[in-house]
Amino acid sequence: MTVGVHPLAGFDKLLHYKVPESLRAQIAIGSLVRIPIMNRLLLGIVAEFSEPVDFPVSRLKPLADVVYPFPALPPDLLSLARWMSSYYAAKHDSIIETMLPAAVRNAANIKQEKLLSIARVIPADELAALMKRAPAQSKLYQFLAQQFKPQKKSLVIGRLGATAAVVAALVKRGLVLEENRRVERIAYTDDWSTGEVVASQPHNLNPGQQTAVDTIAATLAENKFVVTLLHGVTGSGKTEVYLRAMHDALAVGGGVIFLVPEVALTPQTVSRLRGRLEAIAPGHKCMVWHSHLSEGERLDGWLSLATGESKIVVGARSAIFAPVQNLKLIIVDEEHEPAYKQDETPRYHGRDVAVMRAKLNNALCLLGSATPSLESYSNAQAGKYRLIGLPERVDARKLPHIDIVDMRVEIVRQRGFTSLSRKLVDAMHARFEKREQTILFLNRRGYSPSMQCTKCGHVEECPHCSITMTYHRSDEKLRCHLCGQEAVAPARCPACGAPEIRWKGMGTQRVEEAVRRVLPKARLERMDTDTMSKKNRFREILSDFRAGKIDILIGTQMIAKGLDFPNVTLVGLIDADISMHIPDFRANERTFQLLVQVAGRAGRGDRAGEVVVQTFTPQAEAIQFSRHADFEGFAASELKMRKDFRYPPYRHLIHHLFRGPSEEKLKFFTEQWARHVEKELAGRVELRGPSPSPIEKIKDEYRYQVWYFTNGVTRVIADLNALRTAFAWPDDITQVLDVDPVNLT
DNA sequence: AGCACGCCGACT
DNA sequence: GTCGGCGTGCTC
Repeated sequence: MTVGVHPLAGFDKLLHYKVPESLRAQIAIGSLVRIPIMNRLLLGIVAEFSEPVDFPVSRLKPLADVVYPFPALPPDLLSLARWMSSYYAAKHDSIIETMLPAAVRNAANIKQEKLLSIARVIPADELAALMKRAPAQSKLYQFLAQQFKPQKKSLVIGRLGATAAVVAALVKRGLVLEENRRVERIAYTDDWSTGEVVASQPHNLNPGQQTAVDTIAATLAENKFVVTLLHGVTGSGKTEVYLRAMHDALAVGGGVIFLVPEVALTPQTVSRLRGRLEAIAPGHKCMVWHSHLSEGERLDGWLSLATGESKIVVGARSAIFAPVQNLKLIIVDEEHEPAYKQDETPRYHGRDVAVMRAKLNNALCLLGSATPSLESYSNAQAGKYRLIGLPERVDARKLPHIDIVDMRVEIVRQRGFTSLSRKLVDAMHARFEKREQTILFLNRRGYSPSMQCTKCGHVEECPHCSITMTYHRSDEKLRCHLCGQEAVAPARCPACGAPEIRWKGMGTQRVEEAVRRVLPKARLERMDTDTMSKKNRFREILSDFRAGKIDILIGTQMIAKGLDFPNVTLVGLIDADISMHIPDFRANERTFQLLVQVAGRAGRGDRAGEVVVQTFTPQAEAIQFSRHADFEGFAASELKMRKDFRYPPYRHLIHHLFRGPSEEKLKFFTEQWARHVEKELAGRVELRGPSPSPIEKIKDEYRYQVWYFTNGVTRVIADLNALRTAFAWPDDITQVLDVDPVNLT
């Protein structure tokens, strides 16, 4: 019998081995095995029972060992690995290494330690003779003779300055005994159970929850692959829905993976979940999985799942690779969270991998969010995912009132440029009189100066990359930071011809000045990287603000970080659309999450807060907010209506990034993607002309980026020359493409 | 990844 | 003449 094995050695090749008779009973597809490669032993995963095609069977080496008597990678994970390596263009063995926790691999490696003890007591004259002939051996022997119990070989050698040869000679003489012992480990006790004991009686479901629970139960009963997007507003009780779904899956003997963003994985969350789970599905031990576990904990958790002892795992991104058996349900909570993306190779998206793993298992993938990601929402709209809404809040809190102010109108009304709208100024006055507080939020993440027309809102974009051109004052030019395209900065708006084109992005100082003018008596404080140079300033300002010593707080991103100010009833978002013009859609997502958080907090007791959003692109803001905050007036259907999305946030970035200038990477990329591209994208790729600037001018980290956008018009942006060479594409491919990477049609 | 093989420069 | 640089290629 011969098997094909993927060595975990850093190279991507299937090697074949003979299976010794003694190991046949234990071996299966997915087994973790020890294999001889050159003159060392490495780990490998059995991929198939097969014979090599271009290698004589007679020269095959035998497998050294089977590490676990069960498959370390069950068939679904092996298929998933195959899919991931083609989808994410990563090496197969790097994927397998990601899937197998280091703890599991290490445990397999430290399997044994060698112990030394004396074999027999030798008479004094023999010892004297030995001393004369082999002093090193005699020294070692005498050392061992003094010990009460066997000593570690490594320790003995280290202590006496001996070598392995000395030990070998002694063993050969029959004076010393060498034995192997399995290294014992301390069993896994996780401290996640020590948290608070939580109410475990079943909650009463509201009608919305009940409907969701019923729908999901019915879906689970179908026993087929379905992705369901649970779109529940903040506080709508999604967790309870998850719990019922978990109960249903467990009840039929299924396994469950529950993914949460790393930050959400606190002892409180876990113990609360466990408490409820214990009540709802007694007798199931819930494993916790995240990056801060010790090796031992991880190994125990992994073993427990791999052997089928446990059926549930709660964890961060990498828990999607947990060896859960008979997987019936995968829950991805806060599916929009960027934390699901792995920022190192292999770069994968935990949510997408979850969808694929569900597909391979004919399982239900439940994506939950109050603010779904664009890609999931779009998939739901396209009918690929089922959509369940939870529109009611359990606690019936009021959503903030949101005003969107069109700054183009504002500028006309106020006869000139202004940073504060009438609406916002009035609202600030009102708060000040009531001794309530205001936060002015200036969105400057990823800020780079660009040009925007104050008449029509037009922003200059790169004709090749559809990314906002960056304004360089030094030579009065607009440049695309992706491909290097250059253009002279226009004096008039290229879209409407108006001369009122301006540099976007005003600083916090400017806003501060404006506020001082309209509210000279208010106490205000500015918080940004400039003023926060001193260490304690940050805390100082926040505590002053909380104590009511400050009326208006102006700041960037940093003020929105997990802070709760009960007396803040107004939030103003100045230049809310800055983030719309930066190329990274992740940054946009995050920004809008932040804005919604801020907005959600702007209230007091039962009174809804007020949020004023100032923008030059009101339609765009409205759609973003409708998606994120569910406020009236901008139904989700608007998203469907607008086919001509012009702004980066609507670009639905499906694919991942290739970073780094390595030629090897490019080579690999081209090889992997040649097949993929031919199959899926052939003839439907839009590439406009060769890269307009020499490749040297493009920042290294952008060189091999490949971006897929589906906003109705999708394109591949890459190192055009490389792609052209690799795929022999003609110079002027101009076609529309719609990528469906998970193949859910 | 490791590790060998191999083919060119500066030295006991 | 040898030691050693790291480019290339293989590992069943």
